[in-house]
Amino acid sequence: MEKSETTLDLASRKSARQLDFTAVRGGPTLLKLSPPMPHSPLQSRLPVELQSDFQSRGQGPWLHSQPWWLQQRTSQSPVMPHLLSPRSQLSSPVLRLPHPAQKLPVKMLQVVKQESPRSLPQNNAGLKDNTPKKQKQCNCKNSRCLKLYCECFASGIYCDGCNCLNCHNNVDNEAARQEAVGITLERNPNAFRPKIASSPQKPQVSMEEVSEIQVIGKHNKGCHCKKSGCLKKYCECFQANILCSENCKCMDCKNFEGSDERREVFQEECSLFHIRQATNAAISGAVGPSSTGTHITPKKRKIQEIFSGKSVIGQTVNTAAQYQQELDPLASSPLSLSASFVSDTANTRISGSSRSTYRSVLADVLQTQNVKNLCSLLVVLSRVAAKTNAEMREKVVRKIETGKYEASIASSAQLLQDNREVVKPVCQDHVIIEEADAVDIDNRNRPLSPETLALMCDEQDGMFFGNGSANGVAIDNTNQNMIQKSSNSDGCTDVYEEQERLILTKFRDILCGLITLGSIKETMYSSLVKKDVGIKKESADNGDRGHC
DNA sequence: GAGTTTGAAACT
DNA sequence: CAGTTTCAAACTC
Repeated sequence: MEKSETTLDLASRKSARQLDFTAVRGGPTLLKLSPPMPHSPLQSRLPVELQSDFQSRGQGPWLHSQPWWLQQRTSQSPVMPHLLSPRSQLSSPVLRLPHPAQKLPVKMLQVVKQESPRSLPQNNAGLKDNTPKKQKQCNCKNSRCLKLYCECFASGIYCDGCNCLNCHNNVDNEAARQEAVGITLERNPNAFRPKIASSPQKPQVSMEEVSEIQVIGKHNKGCHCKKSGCLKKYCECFQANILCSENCKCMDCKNFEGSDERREVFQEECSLFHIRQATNAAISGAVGPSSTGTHITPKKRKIQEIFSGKSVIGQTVNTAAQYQQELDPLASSPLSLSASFVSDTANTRISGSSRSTYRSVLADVLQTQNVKNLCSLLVVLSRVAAKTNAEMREKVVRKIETGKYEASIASSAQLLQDNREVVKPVCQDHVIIEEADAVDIDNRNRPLSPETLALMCDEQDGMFFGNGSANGVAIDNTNQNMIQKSSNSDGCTDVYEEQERLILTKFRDILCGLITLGSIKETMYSSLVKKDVGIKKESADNGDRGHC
């Protein structure tokens, strides 16, 4: 029989425990772990109704900017009933809340289980704000997910979609799980409480203030690291992005204010983060979402180190914020081209435990107008393509009729080539749509591909053009006619294919150009930063302990 | 993906 | 409470 099973069996023989998640040393009123915080980063990320919950209850959040063990969760990760409501607690055969007055704030508990960095790559599909993120998935094998080894259990949530074996942290094993909770609490009443005692943080944090966030908070128990220097994620303090404190009993600690090693680690993270962001943005725009989700694995890290020159100074971004930003769908969605590349304000978002600002290397290259123009260009291009390809098709038909089919292939290629000369690159200042528009477009009654129609529908929605007729592209009833005709068309798939090929080819070319521009800028930036690093190191050696 | 290292949790 | 073992995440190859 397993040892853990023995434990549980023994426990089961005990009388029903009084489960009291609040029954810590300070007594039952310690739901408030910390003084009320007027506005925490987490709060700012909550839906409005939850933010008001924060305020109306006047309770300091016990969920702070900390790793997975802070019991954040999503709607996809069910919270254990006893954590959710006294009612369910009372229904438990084993565990009961000691006092009805200790009603837990249900909404407060229904927050996202914050992923450990390792889990983040799986979360790129997560959407911003109210859209649930994928929860951390544990890989427990021997603990049955009923011990604190298990991240899910420690977070107070059921396993959901985890890779664990013999999992008992689920509804089906509620009794066993409740017992385990009781045993765990008996051993350590604070077992399910946050490990990090947080301090009030400023609601608005500028880049200059980010480094301060890293030192806010203290590990309640402290770490006991021996070999990691507290600069790896083995260290709970480091993972929580806080400095080691007097609570820690670590050896050879390098996670303290003013530590050169620590600064280097963060500088490296800064560098990698910015480069990865830029690369992701470019790639996601060029090849679509399939290439997103690029969490830095060690191998990738090596590649990026080579690429980056390994050090970038200028802005300190705490790792939690970095990872959180990686999740940001805007940075990886191809539809977010304008938002992620163009607007500086759009790039400043509350993320993770703090705010950080990412400025794309293309920020000065691409303007909003460029993106609008690109969209217009693609629409116009589709029209041109529809026209020329229809002509091509007619020619093919004719030549087939005259037995000269083979000659038409070359002709088709030439036509295609001609099409490609029609437009200019989008990045040459503002794309001259007029030129493309000047092409005699008498093909408005020709059917368009569904993709093209979708593009034009977007235009009509005013998504890009506001009034619908900006930039010289008139959106009129003609499009409606086209849509109608298209739906009634007899399926000119070859025309569609050629249209799409043309458009996608052009789009690819444009994106390649952008990537090139970004790379150039990044290279320039890196070389500048290298110089800066040298200067900063010199000043650091002279006693300047400033952060990047 | 397998193997190793690490440190928290669990146990004695 | 200190020492040891177990465990799963972090990390390396």
